[in-house]
Amino acid sequence: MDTQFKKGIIEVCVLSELDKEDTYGYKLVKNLSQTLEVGESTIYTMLRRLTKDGVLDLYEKASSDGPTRKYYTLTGHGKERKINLVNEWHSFSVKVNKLLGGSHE
Amino acid sequence: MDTQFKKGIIEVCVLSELDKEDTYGYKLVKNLSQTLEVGESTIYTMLRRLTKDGVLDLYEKASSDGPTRKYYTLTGHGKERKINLVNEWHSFSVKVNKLLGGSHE
DNA sequence: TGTAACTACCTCATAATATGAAGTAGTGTA
DNA sequence: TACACTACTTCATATTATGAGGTAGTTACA
Repeated sequence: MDTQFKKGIIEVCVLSELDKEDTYGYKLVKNLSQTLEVGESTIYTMLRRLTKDGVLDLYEKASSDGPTRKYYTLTGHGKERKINLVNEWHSFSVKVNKLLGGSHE
Repeated sequence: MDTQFKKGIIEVCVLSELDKEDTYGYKLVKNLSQTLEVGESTIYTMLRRLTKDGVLDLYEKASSDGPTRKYYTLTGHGKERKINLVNEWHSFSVKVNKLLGGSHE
């Protein structure tokens, strides 16, 4: 399991969203923040980090609703990483459930 | 969802183990480190923090296999916290799976 | 014209904390 | 004596989630 995984669950979700379609930070914030209770800055910070790490690429696109948007897209490396992280998430959650399941709830 | 939750999955597992029976750090390390890939220092640090926070109590007990062991037990506050965190874990993992499920894997 | 609301992104400072490395000690065994 | 295992600790570091606050473009409306 990736060392950063426990903190990286948000990352899996971001990558998974971007695997469905290219999108921009503000929309990711809207989509993910309610479900995962993540703040704006967390998402934007992550997008910049992932771009710097070669997981994401970005391009700008004007919007009629407001300022120009920065669209993010998965690089090859990013797609690979997304697949790996999703797999890790699955096995991780199974392990945790197994551990918790043994408890007398 | 608890703010620290994403980093706190290890904590749920520790609390869950201690809910089954009082035990000591070294044994928790042995039990959890393989499954969750956590280091010694992470567990020990966490046990001290949780004790300081009133989630755990501890008592010492001599061992014939080595140095005296520090046994940890859940306080009332700890049992409450354990129940809450387990519930949060369940709803959290459901949410994540729902998000990831929409992806074309 | 002004202003409020929404869209869209950014900077900065901070608090947590997971983790590795390395150390101290007790016990058993070859 | 030397090693291996048990058991816990200290310390320094890197990562990062998050909040607060700021900049700007667009639309609606009075």
